[in-house]
Amino acid sequence: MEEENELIALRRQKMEMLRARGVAPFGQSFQTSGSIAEVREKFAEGAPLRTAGRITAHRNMGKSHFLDLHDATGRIQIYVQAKELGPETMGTFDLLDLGDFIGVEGSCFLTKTGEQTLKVHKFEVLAKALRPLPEKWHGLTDVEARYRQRYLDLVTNERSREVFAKRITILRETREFMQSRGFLEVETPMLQTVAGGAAAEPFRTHHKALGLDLYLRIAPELYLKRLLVGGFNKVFEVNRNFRNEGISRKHNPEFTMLEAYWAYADFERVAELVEELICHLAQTVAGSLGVEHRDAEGSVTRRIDLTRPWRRARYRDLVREVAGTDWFDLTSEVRRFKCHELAVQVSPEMADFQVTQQVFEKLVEEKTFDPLFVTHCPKELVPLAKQNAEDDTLVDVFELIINGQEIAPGYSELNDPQIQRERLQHQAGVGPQKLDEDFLLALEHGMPPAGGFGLGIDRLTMLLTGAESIRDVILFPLLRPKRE
RNA sequence: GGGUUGGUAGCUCAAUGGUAGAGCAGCGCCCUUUUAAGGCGUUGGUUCUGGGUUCAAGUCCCAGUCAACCCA
Repeated sequence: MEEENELIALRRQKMEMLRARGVAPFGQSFQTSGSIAEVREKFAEGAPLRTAGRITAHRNMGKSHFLDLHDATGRIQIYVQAKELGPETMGTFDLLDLGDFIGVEGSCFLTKTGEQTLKVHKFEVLAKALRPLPEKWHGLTDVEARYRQRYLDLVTNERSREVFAKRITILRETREFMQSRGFLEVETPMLQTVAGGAAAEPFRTHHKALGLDLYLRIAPELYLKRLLVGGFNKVFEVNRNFRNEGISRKHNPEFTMLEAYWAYADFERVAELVEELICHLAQTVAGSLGVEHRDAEGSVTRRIDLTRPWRRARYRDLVREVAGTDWFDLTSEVRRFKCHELAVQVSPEMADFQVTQQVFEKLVEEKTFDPLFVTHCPKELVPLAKQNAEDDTLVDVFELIINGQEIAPGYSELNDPQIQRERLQHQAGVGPQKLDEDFLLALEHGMPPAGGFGLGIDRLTMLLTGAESIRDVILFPLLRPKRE
Protein backbone atom coordinates (compact mmCIF):
# COMPACT_ATOMS: atom_id res chain seq x y z
CA MET A 1 0.00 0.00 0.00
CA GLU A 2 2.37 2.69 1.10
CA GLU A 3 6.09 2.83 1.52
CA GLU A 4 7.99 2.40 4.72
CA ASN A 5 8.12 5.31 7.06
CA GLU A 6 10.14 5.87 10.16
CA LEU A 7 7.39 4.81 12.55
CA ILE A 8 6.81 1.55 10.73
CA ALA A 9 10.53 0.82 10.40
CA LEU A 10 10.93 1.28 14.13
CA ARG A 11 8.08 -1.11 14.90
CA ARG A 12 9.58 -3.71 12.56
CA GLN A 13 12.84 -3.31 14.42
CA LYS A 14 11.09 -3.91 17.72
CA MET A 15 9.45 -6.98 16.24
CA GLU A 16 12.88 -8.35 15.29
CA MET A 17 14.21 -7.55 18.73
CA LEU A 18 11.35 -9.49 20.27
CA ARG A 19 12.26 -12.47 18.08
CA ALA A 20 15.90 -12.10 19.12
CA ARG A 21 14.79 -12.42 22.74
CA GLY A 22 12.84 -15.56 21.92
CA VAL A 23 9.46 -13.84 22.14
CA ALA A 24 7.06 -14.54 19.28
CA PRO A 25 5.66 -11.19 18.09
CA PHE A 26 2.56 -12.95 16.79
CA GLY A 27 1.53 -15.27 19.58
CA GLN A 28 -0.73 -18.23 20.11
CA SER A 29 -4.09 -18.56 21.79
CA PHE A 30 -4.42 -17.05 25.23
CA GLN A 31 -6.81 -18.31 27.90
CA THR A 32 -8.68 -15.38 29.47
CA SER A 33 -11.18 -14.99 32.30
CA GLY A 34 -13.39 -13.33 29.71
CA SER A 35 -13.71 -10.22 27.61
CA ILE A 36 -12.69 -6.95 29.18
CA ALA A 37 -16.29 -6.18 30.08
CA GLU A 38 -16.63 -9.61 31.69
CA VAL A 39 -13.38 -9.16 33.58
CA ARG A 40 -14.66 -5.86 34.93
CA GLU A 41 -17.76 -7.67 36.15
CA LYS A 42 -15.71 -10.37 37.84
CA PHE A 43 -13.43 -7.75 39.35
CA ALA A 44 -12.82 -8.30 43.08
CA GLU A 45 -9.90 -6.78 44.96
CA GLY A 46 -7.05 -9.24 45.24
CA ALA A 47 -8.58 -11.74 42.82
CA PRO A 48 -6.39 -13.13 40.01
CA LEU A 49 -7.73 -12.54 36.49
CA ARG A 50 -6.56 -12.96 32.90
CA THR A 51 -7.60 -10.87 29.95
CA ALA A 52 -6.37 -9.71 26.57
CA GLY A 53 -6.70 -6.69 24.33
CA ARG A 54 -5.04 -3.94 22.43
CA ILE A 55 -2.84 -1.36 24.17
CA THR A 56 -4.42 2.03 23.53
CA ALA A 57 -2.68 4.24 26.06
CA HIS A 58 0.56 4.18 28.03
CA ARG A 59 1.24 6.45 31.00
CA ASN A 60 4.86 6.00 31.91
CA MET A 61 5.84 6.88 35.48
CA GLY A 62 9.41 5.67 35.23
CA LYS A 63 9.52 2.55 37.36
CA SER A 64 5.81 1.95 36.94
CA HIS A 65 3.45 2.12 34.02
CA PHE A 66 -0.28 2.41 33.53
CA LEU A 67 -1.69 1.14 30.26
CA ASP A 68 -5.19 0.93 28.83
CA LEU A 69 -6.22 -2.37 27.33
CA HIS A 70 -9.15 -2.26 24.93
CA ASP A 71 -11.42 -4.69 23.19
CA ALA A 72 -14.84 -4.18 21.58
CA THR A 73 -16.49 -4.64 24.99
CA GLY A 74 -14.58 -1.96 26.83
CA ARG A 75 -11.42 -0.72 28.46
CA ILE A 76 -9.46 -1.76 31.51
CA GLN A 77 -6.41 -0.24 33.09
CA ILE A 78 -3.39 -2.41 33.79
CA TYR A 79 -0.45 -1.59 36.03
CA VAL A 80 3.08 -2.70 35.28
CA GLN A 81 5.73 -2.40 37.96
CA ALA A 82 9.37 -2.83 37.02
CA LYS A 83 10.24 -4.32 40.44
CA GLU A 84 7.46 -6.87 40.11
CA LEU A 85 8.41 -8.11 36.66
CA GLY A 86 12.20 -7.95 36.79
CA PRO A 87 14.67 -6.58 34.23
CA GLU A 88 14.35 -9.46 31.76
CA THR A 89 10.57 -9.13 31.35
CA MET A 90 10.79 -5.33 31.40
CA GLY A 91 13.16 -5.61 28.44
CA THR A 92 10.34 -7.26 26.50
CA PHE A 93 7.83 -4.75 27.86
CA ASP A 94 9.94 -1.91 26.49
CA LEU A 95 9.46 -3.31 22.98
CA LEU A 96 5.69 -2.89 23.14
CA ASP A 97 3.88 -0.10 21.32
CA LEU A 98 0.42 1.39 21.32
CA GLY A 99 -1.73 -0.85 19.15
CA ASP A 100 -0.10 -4.14 20.13
CA PHE A 101 -2.27 -6.99 21.40
CA ILE A 102 -1.16 -8.50 24.68
CA GLY A 103 -2.57 -11.02 27.11
CA VAL A 104 -2.09 -10.32 30.80
CA GLU A 105 -2.38 -12.19 34.05
CA GLY A 106 -2.67 -10.08 37.17
CA SER A 107 -4.46 -9.30 40.36
CA CYS A 108 -7.26 -6.80 40.91
CA PHE A 109 -6.74 -3.61 42.86
CA LEU A 110 -8.29 -0.16 43.06
CA THR A 111 -6.16 2.92 42.54
CA LYS A 112 -6.53 5.83 44.89
CA THR A 113 -9.05 7.38 42.53
CA GLY A 114 -11.00 4.12 42.69
CA GLU A 115 -10.30 2.82 39.21
CA GLN A 116 -10.41 -0.92 38.63
CA THR A 117 -6.89 -1.96 37.71
CA LEU A 118 -5.07 -5.19 37.02
CA LYS A 119 -1.57 -5.41 38.50
CA VAL A 120 0.33 -7.42 35.93
CA HIS A 121 2.25 -10.50 37.05
CA LYS A 122 2.80 -11.92 33.58
CA PHE A 123 2.06 -10.87 30.05
CA GLU A 124 2.32 -12.36 26.59
CA VAL A 125 2.74 -10.60 23.28
CA LEU A 126 -0.19 -11.72 21.12
CA ALA A 127 0.25 -9.51 18.07
CA LYS A 128 2.63 -6.73 17.22
CA ALA A 129 1.06 -3.78 15.38
CA LEU A 130 3.43 -2.68 12.63
CA ARG A 131 1.55 0.52 11.94
CA PRO A 132 0.55 3.20 14.43
CA LEU A 133 -3.08 3.74 15.37
CA PRO A 134 -4.88 7.07 15.00
CA GLU A 135 -4.48 9.57 17.79
CA LYS A 136 -6.25 8.77 21.05
CA TRP A 137 -8.16 12.00 21.68
CA HIS A 138 -9.76 12.92 18.37
CA GLY A 139 -9.70 9.39 17.01
CA LEU A 140 -10.13 8.96 13.28
CA THR A 141 -12.39 11.76 12.00
CA ASP A 142 -11.59 11.79 8.29
CA VAL A 143 -14.82 10.35 6.88
CA GLU A 144 -13.12 8.79 3.91
CA ALA A 145 -10.60 6.97 6.10
CA ARG A 146 -13.37 5.91 8.47
CA TYR A 147 -15.17 4.13 5.63
CA ARG A 148 -12.12 2.76 3.86
CA GLN A 149 -10.43 1.55 7.03
CA ARG A 150 -13.45 0.77 9.16
CA TYR A 151 -11.29 -1.27 11.53
CA LEU A 152 -9.51 1.91 12.59
CA ASP A 153 -12.83 3.66 13.06
CA LEU A 154 -13.99 0.79 15.27
CA VAL A 155 -10.79 0.77 17.27
CA THR A 156 -10.83 4.49 17.99
CA ASN A 157 -14.44 5.68 17.89
CA GLU A 158 -16.75 4.58 20.67
CA ARG A 159 -19.74 6.10 18.90
CA SER A 160 -19.13 4.02 15.82
CA ARG A 161 -18.87 0.84 17.90
CA GLU A 162 -22.22 1.70 19.51
CA VAL A 163 -23.94 2.18 16.17
CA PHE A 164 -22.85 -1.23 14.94
CA ALA A 165 -23.67 -2.88 18.26
CA LYS A 166 -27.18 -1.47 17.83
CA ARG A 167 -27.40 -2.70 14.27
CA ILE A 168 -26.51 -6.20 15.46
CA THR A 169 -29.21 -5.97 18.12
CA ILE A 170 -31.76 -4.75 15.57
CA LEU A 171 -31.09 -7.75 13.35
CA ARG A 172 -31.22 -10.24 16.20
CA GLU A 173 -34.39 -8.75 17.71
CA THR A 174 -36.06 -8.54 14.31
CA ARG A 175 -35.53 -12.25 13.76
CA GLU A 176 -36.73 -13.11 17.25
CA PHE A 177 -39.79 -10.91 16.94
CA MET A 178 -40.81 -12.35 13.59
CA GLN A 179 -40.23 -15.90 14.79
CA SER A 180 -42.24 -15.24 17.95
CA ARG A 181 -45.14 -14.24 15.69
CA GLY A 182 -44.92 -17.53 13.86
CA PHE A 183 -42.99 -16.38 10.80
CA LEU A 184 -40.46 -18.81 9.35
CA GLU A 185 -37.12 -17.47 8.24
CA VAL A 186 -36.30 -18.64 4.73
CA GLU A 187 -33.57 -18.09 2.17
CA THR A 188 -34.35 -17.45 -1.47
CA PRO A 189 -32.06 -16.90 -4.46
CA MET A 190 -29.69 -13.95 -4.69
CA LEU A 191 -28.81 -15.04 -8.23
CA GLN A 192 -31.89 -14.75 -10.36
CA THR A 193 -32.57 -15.25 -14.06
CA VAL A 194 -35.15 -12.46 -13.97
CA ALA A 195 -34.62 -9.51 -11.64
CA GLY A 196 -38.19 -9.07 -10.43
CA GLY A 197 -40.15 -7.79 -7.48
CA ALA A 198 -39.29 -4.13 -7.87
CA ALA A 199 -38.55 -1.50 -10.46
CA ALA A 200 -34.79 -1.06 -10.25
CA GLU A 201 -31.66 -1.49 -12.33
CA PRO A 202 -30.03 -4.83 -11.47
CA PHE A 203 -26.38 -5.92 -11.39
CA ARG A 204 -25.54 -8.47 -14.02
CA THR A 205 -23.36 -11.51 -13.63
CA HIS A 206 -22.74 -14.79 -15.40
CA HIS A 207 -22.70 -18.46 -14.53
CA LYS A 208 -19.94 -20.15 -16.52
CA ALA A 209 -20.90 -23.81 -16.36
CA LEU A 210 -24.49 -23.16 -17.42
CA GLY A 211 -23.51 -20.36 -19.80
CA LEU A 212 -26.24 -18.36 -18.09
CA ASP A 213 -26.61 -14.61 -17.59
CA LEU A 214 -27.89 -13.87 -14.12
CA TYR A 215 -28.88 -10.88 -12.04
CA LEU A 216 -28.23 -10.14 -8.41
CA ARG A 217 -31.64 -9.82 -6.90
CA ILE A 218 -33.29 -6.45 -6.48
CA ALA A 219 -35.92 -8.02 -4.19
CA PRO A 220 -36.83 -11.49 -2.88
CA GLU A 221 -40.55 -10.83 -3.36
CA LEU A 222 -41.38 -13.19 -6.21
CA TYR A 223 -39.69 -16.14 -4.51
CA LEU A 224 -41.30 -15.50 -1.13
CA LYS A 225 -44.68 -15.47 -2.85
CA ARG A 226 -43.90 -18.81 -4.47
CA LEU A 227 -43.60 -20.07 -0.90
CA LEU A 228 -47.15 -18.87 -0.18
CA VAL A 229 -48.22 -20.90 -3.20
CA GLY A 230 -46.31 -23.78 -1.66
CA GLY A 231 -48.38 -23.60 1.50
CA PHE A 232 -46.27 -21.56 3.90
CA ASN A 233 -48.50 -19.22 5.89
CA LYS A 234 -45.95 -16.80 7.28
CA VAL A 235 -42.45 -16.36 5.90
CA PHE A 236 -39.74 -13.74 6.15
CA GLU A 237 -36.24 -13.16 4.89
CA VAL A 238 -33.61 -10.70 6.08
CA ASN A 239 -30.84 -10.26 3.61
CA ARG A 240 -29.15 -8.15 0.99
CA ASN A 241 -30.75 -6.63 -2.08
CA PHE A 242 -28.66 -5.12 -4.85
CA ARG A 243 -29.60 -2.15 -6.96
CA ASN A 244 -27.35 -0.79 -9.65
CA GLU A 245 -28.14 2.84 -8.99
CA GLY A 246 -26.57 5.97 -7.62
CA ILE A 247 -25.02 6.26 -4.18
CA SER A 248 -26.24 8.87 -1.75
CA ARG A 249 -26.74 9.61 1.91
CA LYS A 250 -29.74 7.29 1.77
CA HIS A 251 -28.60 4.74 -0.82
CA ASN A 252 -25.97 2.03 -0.90
CA PRO A 253 -25.93 -0.39 -3.88
CA GLU A 254 -26.30 -3.31 -1.50
CA PHE A 255 -28.63 -2.88 1.40
CA THR A 256 -30.40 -5.07 3.90
CA MET A 257 -34.09 -5.66 3.74
CA LEU A 258 -36.58 -7.53 5.88
CA GLU A 259 -39.36 -8.83 3.69
CA ALA A 260 -42.31 -10.80 5.07
CA TYR A 261 -45.52 -12.35 3.72
CA TRP A 262 -48.54 -13.31 5.77
CA ALA A 263 -51.23 -15.45 4.17
CA TYR A 264 -54.87 -14.44 4.70
CA ALA A 265 -53.85 -11.05 6.11
CA ASP A 266 -54.02 -7.64 4.42
CA PHE A 267 -52.07 -4.41 4.51
CA GLU A 268 -53.97 -3.14 7.55
CA ARG A 269 -52.92 -6.08 9.70
CA VAL A 270 -49.40 -5.85 8.34
CA ALA A 271 -49.31 -2.19 9.37
CA GLU A 272 -50.16 -3.24 12.93
CA LEU A 273 -47.35 -5.77 12.87
CA VAL A 274 -44.81 -3.27 11.56
CA GLU A 275 -45.84 -0.80 14.24
CA GLU A 276 -45.32 -3.40 16.94
CA LEU A 277 -42.00 -4.51 15.50
CA ILE A 278 -40.50 -1.03 15.22
CA CYS A 279 -41.71 -0.05 18.71
CA HIS A 280 -40.20 -3.22 20.11
CA LEU A 281 -36.88 -2.46 18.39
CA ALA A 282 -36.92 1.15 19.61
CA GLN A 283 -37.53 0.03 23.19
CA THR A 284 -34.73 -2.52 22.96
CA VAL A 285 -32.17 -0.40 21.13
CA ALA A 286 -32.94 3.18 22.12
CA GLY A 287 -34.62 2.32 25.41
CA SER A 288 -37.63 4.47 24.66
CA LEU A 289 -40.28 5.38 22.09
CA GLY A 290 -38.91 8.89 22.12
CA VAL A 291 -35.87 8.64 19.86
CA GLU A 292 -33.37 11.47 20.09
CA HIS A 293 -30.81 12.29 17.45
CA ARG A 294 -27.73 14.16 18.59
CA ASP A 295 -24.86 15.93 16.88
CA ALA A 296 -21.18 15.32 17.59
CA GLU A 297 -21.32 17.66 20.59
CA GLY A 298 -24.23 15.73 22.06
CA SER A 299 -26.97 18.32 21.68
CA VAL A 300 -30.32 17.01 20.52
CA THR A 301 -30.98 17.80 16.86
CA ARG A 302 -34.24 15.90 16.41
CA ARG A 303 -36.85 14.13 18.47
CA ILE A 304 -39.00 11.40 16.96
CA ASP A 305 -42.06 10.21 18.84
CA LEU A 306 -42.94 6.58 18.12
CA THR A 307 -45.84 6.42 20.57
CA ARG A 308 -48.71 4.38 19.16
CA PRO A 309 -51.09 4.59 17.44
CA TRP A 310 -49.31 6.00 14.43
CA ARG A 311 -51.01 8.46 12.13
CA ARG A 312 -52.67 7.06 9.01
CA ALA A 313 -53.60 9.29 6.11
CA ARG A 314 -54.57 8.91 2.49
CA TYR A 315 -52.03 9.81 -0.16
CA ARG A 316 -54.32 12.28 -1.91
CA ASP A 317 -55.33 13.99 1.34
CA LEU A 318 -51.67 14.49 2.22
CA VAL A 319 -50.97 16.02 -1.17
CA ARG A 320 -54.00 18.31 -0.78
CA GLU A 321 -52.70 19.44 2.60
CA VAL A 322 -49.51 20.78 1.07
CA ALA A 323 -50.56 21.67 -2.48
CA GLY A 324 -54.13 22.91 -2.05
CA THR A 325 -57.48 21.16 -1.82
CA ASP A 326 -58.08 21.65 -5.53
CA TRP A 327 -54.82 19.97 -6.62
CA PHE A 328 -56.47 16.99 -8.29
CA ASP A 329 -58.93 19.23 -10.16
CA LEU A 330 -56.15 21.26 -11.78
CA THR A 331 -54.88 20.77 -15.31
CA SER A 332 -51.36 19.49 -15.97
CA GLU A 333 -50.18 22.97 -16.87
CA VAL A 334 -51.55 24.60 -13.72
CA ARG A 335 -50.05 21.85 -11.56
CA ARG A 336 -46.64 22.42 -13.07
CA PHE A 337 -46.94 26.12 -12.49
CA LYS A 338 -47.93 25.46 -8.91
CA CYS A 339 -44.86 23.25 -8.48
CA HIS A 340 -42.78 26.22 -9.47
CA GLU A 341 -44.50 28.31 -6.78
CA LEU A 342 -43.96 25.55 -4.22
CA ALA A 343 -40.27 25.30 -5.19
CA VAL A 344 -40.69 21.67 -6.24
CA GLN A 345 -38.60 20.86 -9.29
CA VAL A 346 -40.28 18.89 -12.03
CA SER A 347 -39.14 18.08 -15.54
CA PRO A 348 -41.28 18.31 -18.69
CA GLU A 349 -41.13 14.57 -19.45
CA MET A 350 -42.78 13.65 -16.13
CA ALA A 351 -46.28 12.19 -16.24
CA ASP A 352 -48.94 13.83 -14.07
CA PHE A 353 -48.75 11.17 -11.39
CA GLN A 354 -44.98 11.68 -11.24
CA VAL A 355 -45.43 15.41 -10.75
CA THR A 356 -47.79 14.69 -7.87
CA GLN A 357 -45.35 12.14 -6.48
CA GLN A 358 -42.60 14.76 -6.62
CA VAL A 359 -44.77 17.13 -4.57
CA PHE A 360 -45.44 14.30 -2.15
CA GLU A 361 -41.76 13.43 -1.74
CA LYS A 362 -40.53 16.98 -1.25
CA LEU A 363 -43.35 18.43 0.83
CA VAL A 364 -44.69 15.42 2.73
CA GLU A 365 -42.10 12.64 2.93
CA GLU A 366 -39.02 14.76 3.57
CA LYS A 367 -40.81 16.83 6.20
CA THR A 368 -42.38 13.96 8.13
CA PHE A 369 -40.37 12.72 11.10
CA ASP A 370 -42.92 11.06 13.37
CA PRO A 371 -44.36 7.85 11.90
CA LEU A 372 -46.96 8.21 9.18
CA PHE A 373 -48.70 5.44 7.28
CA VAL A 374 -49.60 6.75 3.86
CA THR A 375 -52.50 4.72 2.46
CA HIS A 376 -54.64 4.60 -0.68
CA CYS A 377 -51.75 5.29 -3.04
CA PRO A 378 -52.38 5.63 -6.78
CA LYS A 379 -51.86 2.33 -8.57
CA GLU A 380 -49.27 3.71 -10.98
CA LEU A 381 -46.86 4.00 -8.07
CA VAL A 382 -47.21 0.42 -6.88
CA PRO A 383 -47.95 -1.97 -9.73
CA LEU A 384 -47.68 -5.17 -7.68
CA ALA A 385 -50.41 -4.41 -5.13
CA LYS A 386 -54.08 -5.27 -5.03
CA GLN A 387 -56.58 -2.72 -6.27
CA ASN A 388 -58.86 -1.03 -3.79
CA ALA A 389 -62.36 -2.53 -3.84
CA GLU A 390 -64.13 0.87 -4.00
CA ASP A 391 -61.76 2.88 -6.19
CA ASP A 392 -59.79 1.02 -8.85
CA THR A 393 -57.35 3.90 -9.36
CA LEU A 394 -56.02 3.14 -5.87
CA VAL A 395 -54.21 0.18 -4.40
CA ASP A 396 -54.37 -1.33 -0.92
CA VAL A 397 -50.94 -0.45 0.37
CA PHE A 398 -49.20 1.65 2.92
CA GLU A 399 -45.93 3.51 2.76
CA LEU A 400 -44.51 4.01 6.22
CA ILE A 401 -42.57 7.23 6.57
CA ILE A 402 -40.40 8.03 9.56
CA ASN A 403 -37.43 10.36 9.86
CA GLY A 404 -38.10 11.96 6.47
CA GLN A 405 -37.63 8.70 4.61
CA GLU A 406 -39.66 5.83 3.33
CA ILE A 407 -38.86 3.03 5.75
CA ALA A 408 -41.38 0.30 4.98
CA PRO A 409 -43.90 -0.36 2.25
CA GLY A 410 -46.76 -2.76 2.99
CA TYR A 411 -49.20 -4.39 0.60
CA SER A 412 -52.30 -6.38 0.17
CA GLU A 413 -50.68 -8.67 -2.34
CA LEU A 414 -52.04 -9.16 -5.80
CA ASN A 415 -52.98 -12.81 -6.26
CA ASP A 416 -54.94 -12.70 -9.51
CA PRO A 417 -52.56 -14.23 -12.09
CA GLN A 418 -54.26 -12.52 -15.00
CA ILE A 419 -53.96 -8.99 -13.59
CA GLN A 420 -50.49 -9.78 -12.36
CA ARG A 421 -49.45 -10.75 -15.87
CA GLU A 422 -50.84 -7.55 -17.33
CA ARG A 423 -49.10 -5.40 -14.75
CA LEU A 424 -45.76 -7.19 -15.21
CA GLN A 425 -46.05 -6.97 -18.96
CA HIS A 426 -46.68 -3.26 -18.67
CA GLN A 427 -43.70 -2.89 -16.36
CA ALA A 428 -41.43 -5.03 -18.56
CA GLY A 429 -42.23 -2.71 -21.43
CA VAL A 430 -40.45 0.17 -19.78
CA GLY A 431 -37.98 -1.36 -17.35
CA PRO A 432 -35.05 -3.75 -17.74
CA GLN A 433 -37.09 -6.67 -16.37
CA LYS A 434 -38.27 -9.54 -18.43
CA LEU A 435 -41.38 -11.42 -17.56
CA ASP A 436 -40.94 -13.96 -14.79
CA GLU A 437 -43.02 -16.70 -16.43
CA ASP A 438 -42.10 -19.15 -13.72
CA PHE A 439 -43.59 -16.86 -11.10
CA LEU A 440 -46.77 -16.39 -13.12
CA LEU A 441 -47.00 -20.16 -13.50
CA ALA A 442 -46.81 -20.46 -9.73
CA LEU A 443 -49.56 -17.85 -9.24
CA GLU A 444 -51.83 -19.80 -11.60
CA HIS A 445 -51.65 -22.66 -9.12
CA GLY A 446 -53.26 -20.36 -6.57
CA MET A 447 -51.76 -18.01 -4.01
CA PRO A 448 -53.81 -17.14 -0.94
CA PRO A 449 -54.61 -13.48 -0.35
CA ALA A 450 -51.80 -12.12 1.77
CA GLY A 451 -50.33 -9.08 3.39
CA GLY A 452 -46.67 -8.32 2.87
CA PHE A 453 -44.14 -5.73 3.86
CA GLY A 454 -40.54 -4.75 3.45
CA LEU A 455 -38.49 -2.97 6.07
CA GLY A 456 -35.21 -1.29 5.19
CA ILE A 457 -32.87 -2.33 7.97
CA ASP A 458 -30.24 0.28 7.12
CA ARG A 459 -32.68 3.16 7.24
CA LEU A 460 -34.28 1.76 10.38
CA THR A 461 -30.84 1.65 11.96
CA MET A 462 -30.29 5.27 10.93
CA LEU A 463 -33.58 6.14 12.60
CA LEU A 464 -32.73 4.35 15.84
CA THR A 465 -29.10 5.47 16.08
CA GLY A 466 -29.40 8.99 14.71
CA ALA A 467 -26.90 8.31 11.91
CA GLU A 468 -27.12 10.96 9.20
CA SER A 469 -25.74 8.77 6.42
CA ILE A 470 -26.41 5.18 5.42
CA ARG A 471 -22.62 4.74 5.28
CA ASP A 472 -22.51 5.18 9.02
CA VAL A 473 -24.66 2.09 9.56
CA ILE A 474 -23.02 -0.18 6.96
CA LEU A 475 -19.68 -1.60 8.06
CA PHE A 476 -18.12 -1.52 4.61
CA PRO A 477 -20.04 0.86 2.33
CA LEU A 478 -19.17 0.85 -1.35
CA LEU A 479 -16.51 3.41 -2.27
CA ARG A 480 -14.58 3.88 -5.45
CA PRO A 481 -11.15 2.29 -5.00
CA LYS A 482 -8.28 4.69 -4.56
CA ARG A 483 -5.94 4.62 -7.55
CA GLU A 484 -2.19 5.00 -7.45
C1' G B 1 -24.47 13.14 -14.72
C1' G B 2 -24.25 18.74 -12.75
C1' G B 3 -22.81 22.21 -8.75
C1' U B 4 -20.20 23.42 -4.11
C1' U B 5 -16.42 22.31 -0.60
C1' G B 6 -12.26 19.68 0.77
C1' G B 7 -7.41 16.34 0.36
C1' U B 8 -0.72 19.43 4.33
C1' A B 9 3.70 14.65 9.29
C1' G B 10 1.08 8.08 11.54
C1' C B 11 -3.56 10.97 13.63
C1' U B 12 -6.07 15.98 14.66
C1' C B 13 -5.24 20.65 12.63
C1' A B 14 -2.33 25.63 11.34
C1' A B 15 0.37 28.40 7.61
C1' U B 16 -1.18 37.38 3.17
C1' G B 17 2.19 34.24 -3.21
C1' G B 18 8.12 34.80 0.33
C1' U B 19 12.59 29.46 5.09
C1' A B 20 5.93 24.31 5.73
C1' G B 21 4.37 24.72 11.82
C1' A B 22 1.66 22.96 16.49
C1' G B 23 -0.71 19.17 19.65
C1' C B 24 -0.89 13.91 20.11
C1' A B 25 1.95 9.61 18.65
C1' G B 26 7.44 8.45 18.01
C1' C B 27 12.68 8.89 19.88
C1' G B 28 16.11 10.38 24.38
C1' C B 29 16.32 11.79 29.61
C1' C B 30 13.59 12.48 34.70
C1' C B 31 9.56 10.51 37.64
C1' U B 32 6.60 3.94 41.94
C1' U B 33 -1.19 5.33 41.98
C1' U B 34 -1.35 7.76 36.51
C1' U B 35 -5.81 8.21 33.54
C1' A B 36 -6.04 13.52 27.35
C1' A B 37 -0.40 11.98 33.44
C1' G B 38 3.57 15.67 33.90
C1' G B 39 8.67 18.05 32.96
C1' C B 40 13.07 18.89 29.65
C1' G B 41 14.99 17.86 24.84
C1' U B 42 14.31 15.94 19.83
C1' U B 43 13.16 13.30 14.90
C1' G B 44 9.59 13.25 11.23
C1' G B 45 6.90 16.37 4.83
C1' U B 46 6.46 13.71 -3.02
C1' U B 47 1.50 19.76 0.93
C1' C B 48 -3.68 13.99 -3.58
C1' U B 49 -1.55 13.58 -9.02
C1' G B 50 0.03 16.06 -13.61
C1' G B 51 0.63 20.53 -16.14
C1' G B 52 0.75 26.08 -16.18
C1' U B 53 1.46 31.40 -14.36
C1' U B 54 5.44 33.71 -11.37
C1' C B 55 11.92 35.83 -9.49
C1' A B 56 9.14 32.66 -6.00
C1' A B 57 3.18 28.21 -5.46
C1' G B 58 0.58 24.33 0.11
C1' U B 59 -1.59 29.08 -1.47
C1' C B 60 -3.24 31.55 -8.11
C1' C B 61 -4.93 29.00 -13.07
C1' C B 62 -6.10 24.31 -15.97
C1' A B 63 -6.82 19.05 -16.14
C1' G B 64 -7.32 14.61 -13.47
C1' U B 65 -8.43 11.77 -8.96
C1' C B 66 -10.82 10.50 -4.27
C1' A B 67 -14.34 12.08 -0.65
C1' A B 68 -18.37 14.91 1.68
C1' C B 69 -22.73 17.81 0.87
C1' C B 70 -26.60 19.59 -2.50
C1' C B 71 -29.20 18.80 -7.12
C1' A B 72 -30.88 15.33 -11.22
